Amino acid sequence: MSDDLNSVNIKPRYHHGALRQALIDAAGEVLAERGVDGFSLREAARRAGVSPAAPGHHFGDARGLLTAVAARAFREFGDVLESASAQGDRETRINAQGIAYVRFALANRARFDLLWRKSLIDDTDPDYKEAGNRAFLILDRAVRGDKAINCDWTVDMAPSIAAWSIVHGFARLAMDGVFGTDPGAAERAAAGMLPRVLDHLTV
Amino acid sequence: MSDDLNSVNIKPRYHHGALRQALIDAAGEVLAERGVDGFSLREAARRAGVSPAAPGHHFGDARGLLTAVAARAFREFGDVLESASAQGDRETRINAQGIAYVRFALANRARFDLLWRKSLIDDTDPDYKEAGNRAFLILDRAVRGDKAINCDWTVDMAPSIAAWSIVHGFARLAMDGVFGTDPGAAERAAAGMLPRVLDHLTV
DNA sequence: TGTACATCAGTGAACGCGCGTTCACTGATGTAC
DNA sequence: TGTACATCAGTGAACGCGCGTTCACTGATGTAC
Repeated sequence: MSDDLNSVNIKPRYHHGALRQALIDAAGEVLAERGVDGFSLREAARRAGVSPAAPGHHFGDARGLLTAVAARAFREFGDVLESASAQGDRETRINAQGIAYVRFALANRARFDLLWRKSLIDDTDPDYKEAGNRAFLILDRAVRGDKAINCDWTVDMAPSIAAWSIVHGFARLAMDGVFGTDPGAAERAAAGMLPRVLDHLTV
Repeated sequence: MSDDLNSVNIKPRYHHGALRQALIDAAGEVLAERGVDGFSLREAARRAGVSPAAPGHHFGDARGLLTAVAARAFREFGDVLESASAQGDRETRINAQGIAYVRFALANRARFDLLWRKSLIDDTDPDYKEAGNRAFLILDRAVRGDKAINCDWTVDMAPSIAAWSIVHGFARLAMDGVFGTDPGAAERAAAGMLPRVLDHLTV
């Protein structure tokens, strides 16, 4: 009876309706469970309940799907950084943003990893580029205030690059199991050590 | 004639004699050319002039070979860090070591990448662990002097972790093309920006 | 010094795997008249 | 309002690929007597 209802409700339609987004979500799941190296286009299609050829219509090929996943992850990442630095004085905002940076990386390991795997994505994609630039601009603005305008990588940016490097490096080391490989070790290290580590950064 | 000489000199012997090391070298070449994601055991065997089954006798499986490659890379890395901080006062040594860290990463991208790809190697391998611990101990000693004894990840280590994070983060960002993807962009960014970035670290 | 034999270090063919992509196709949708 | 038809968004079988590993095997080495 509830079976009947369900089978009516979830009856597969030939046209999915929102397959593009469903595939991006499914790919995110696969990444979360299997890591970037374990990702497969077929598995993402399977989870979206669709044939292995279907993703091709929306993304061209596997790289296209992963690029879309990375672009979306960068947008979410930017949002997180932005709201972390919404209030407080400069130092407070920088620290809060650094902590948010590491937390996002640890809570979204595979997708965070994917952001930097340029061999797997199309890093000329406008969406991906725009989302990435925005995330860095948010970081740059927290550090340099209104001097932050675009990414021309001059020495003026040194304070921002320093802040970025230290949180990015800490995040990677934690993700990669340097502070322990048991579940939660990375999070504990971040909670216990990260604030002390950030004390050594002066921007 | 020189052909004859060569064919005598390089006549393949049934027993290679130093296949273990030859495979580690060949694997390093494959990594350098194709990146970690493009590595293949068969290709490494091909380059060592040996059948695809041969590596199994020395390393068990592909993971075993990659673990040996990583252990050796960590040893070389430790050597580089050690000799970079051989002389000068504390600040000089820390800076020199940081620069050496980034240079090694950029000059050995794929092998450096492999060091942290725990899904591809056996991170319980004693050789790998020992080489990795040694490298960090060298870094820790440059920062904390004789207080550096082992890796128990207490808050006392915060200065070393901060230094490690900032150079590791900068190296990764540069490797991953953040400062440009044209050949040499990463090296230029490191040369131009890294010293300024390290100015913002106080340990 | 010679010989028998165990052990070591390789061969190369074969297996099975899951993958990304292609292909001819079809069901559903939307639009022009 | 109804109908013809182009276009869109899927199917699912098939292809070819290179991979890591297994397998029975063999050539070379070294050791005991």
